[in-house]
Amino acid sequence: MLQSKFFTKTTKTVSHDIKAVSHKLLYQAGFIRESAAGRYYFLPLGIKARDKIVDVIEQEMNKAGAIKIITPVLHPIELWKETNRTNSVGFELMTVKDRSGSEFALGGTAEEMIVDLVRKFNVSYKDLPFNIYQFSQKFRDELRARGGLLRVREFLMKDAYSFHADEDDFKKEYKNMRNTYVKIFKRLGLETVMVEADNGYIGGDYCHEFVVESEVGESRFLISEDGKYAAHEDVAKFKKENKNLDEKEKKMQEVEAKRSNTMEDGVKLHKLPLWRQIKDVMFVDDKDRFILAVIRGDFDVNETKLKNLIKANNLRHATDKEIKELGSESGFISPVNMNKKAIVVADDSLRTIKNAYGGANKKYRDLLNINIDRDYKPNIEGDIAMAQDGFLSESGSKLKESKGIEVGNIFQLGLHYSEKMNATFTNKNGKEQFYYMGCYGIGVDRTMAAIVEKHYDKAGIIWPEQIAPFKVHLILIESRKQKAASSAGQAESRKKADELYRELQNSEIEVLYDDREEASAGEKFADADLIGCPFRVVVSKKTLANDSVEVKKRGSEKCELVKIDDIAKWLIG
RNA sequence: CGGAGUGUGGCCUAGUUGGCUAAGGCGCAUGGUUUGGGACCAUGAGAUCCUGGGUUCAAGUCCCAGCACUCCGACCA
Repeated sequence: MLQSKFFTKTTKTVSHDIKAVSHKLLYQAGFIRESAAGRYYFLPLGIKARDKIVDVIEQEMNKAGAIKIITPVLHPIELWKETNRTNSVGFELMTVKDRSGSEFALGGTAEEMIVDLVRKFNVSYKDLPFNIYQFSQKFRDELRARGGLLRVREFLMKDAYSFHADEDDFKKEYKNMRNTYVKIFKRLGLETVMVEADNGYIGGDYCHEFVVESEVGESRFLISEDGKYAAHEDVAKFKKENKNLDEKEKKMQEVEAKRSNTMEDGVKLHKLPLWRQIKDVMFVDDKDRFILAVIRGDFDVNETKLKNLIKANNLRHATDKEIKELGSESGFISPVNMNKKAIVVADDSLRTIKNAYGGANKKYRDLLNINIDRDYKPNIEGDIAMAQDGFLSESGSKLKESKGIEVGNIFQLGLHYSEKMNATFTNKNGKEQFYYMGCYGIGVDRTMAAIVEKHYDKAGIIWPEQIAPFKVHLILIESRKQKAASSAGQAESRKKADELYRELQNSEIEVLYDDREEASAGEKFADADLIGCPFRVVVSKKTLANDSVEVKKRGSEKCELVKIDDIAKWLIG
């Protein structure tokens, strides 16, 4: 490709608003340009790099036995109604109507479409299993786009869906996809951590995220020092050690408690440890039920765990007014005698302490020596605690909190969709049976951003060779004055560079040729560093004096002279 | 959706207590000097100062409303 033919340019200045390195560099080097918030143009270089990523993913998916298809972007809204996701989906569904009034959702994920496709065929157990995938533009009406390609409202996604007769067979594919993902990201120059995560609106029982550790990432996860456990903070489990179970249960008593609403003030007032206090948080779910979450004072409530435990789609904090109407008092809530007014959900950490203290459902009144079962009975009990840095994993290894970019995930869907959409195959006994399913996604645009976040220096991007838009950035340096001279010398430079450009192309080497007449040498070098192709090849009077070109690998300081006749071979080798 | 902020040629910015023809750099065009790290000189084009309303003799500047964007949070992958 000739650089003189690009209508796009690199830019020196970047707005202060652009914070993420990948955003800054992809913008500056002319890979992407924003249209509206979270919607990007991919420019000549950008689409080239993205296509490379797509190629790698496609190759590995094919090797893994998956089959590529494509679905329409507009999904009949009826399909989303079948699974009730018009209500439950986390991202706001964007819908459009055609002139006859038919309503469609702009696809944000495609489980319904794929299941609908599969059930159009009369599939028998003999056809199973299979895994179908696609690359398609996804639309998610995110509340807030950010960080360039890190979080967008429109993006290319590889999504795969597998169909199985039973769980055992599915598990094989889950493992297969997991290994495939490791290979894919490795080829893309990314080291990933696989963490347990919440299925969210996708449904199913479990899933794993592939995360690239990075400060700009939005996925918070915990990883144990022994490396055996990694989980998103939404689902991370940890060890809740027994505190004072050997204590005798004392008589509960109500005392005056002139204190503010904070936990710290409770500690100060009663001169008792934080872990002995009961933390009470009142929520309202999407069915307008009051949910009282109670937990040991040194832990925080994990709303995702809570939501999953009580099977709610949504939670919000109750207002002070609502708490009053329940006969309690914000800051002084207690699970004692609350069962009739709210669903009391207790974290199992409350089984690790005795003689706890906390509010008395009255202002400035506290209860001492509260004991579970004796003084209050939870309606639901389970793990609703948020893991934190420094806590111990269940096997006793220290947990470290980290942040990362979620580039892909794999989901167990089980019978979730096949049951809701009545999608069945005929089993060996000739009976209809629901599919056991999984799905597997990779955000291509975000992956591209993650690669840049991991591969850059002061001067610009350093693309891994697999996904560089071009392998070679060929640069011609010439003097106009000498070029004008009819004798040998600089005119020769352009001729030689043109020839070399053709030769490299004929050798199937992808080359970006900076043939611009007006750009200075410095400008060309700066652009080459910024764009970040793996090899920079310079043709100038100086190099031609030795019948050579100068080669420099991006990211290294060393330059090397290579005979111009040998350079094509050199680059292939 | 809550909080904060921003909106000025293609890009990055300046613009004072409201005051003359809206300033600079980058980029672009033309000519010239240059050519191994974003070089220099000259000339030139390019602005509904986000939109609408208001206050005022006078608004880029103050007020109101809207829109867009950014950041924090919430939400979400």
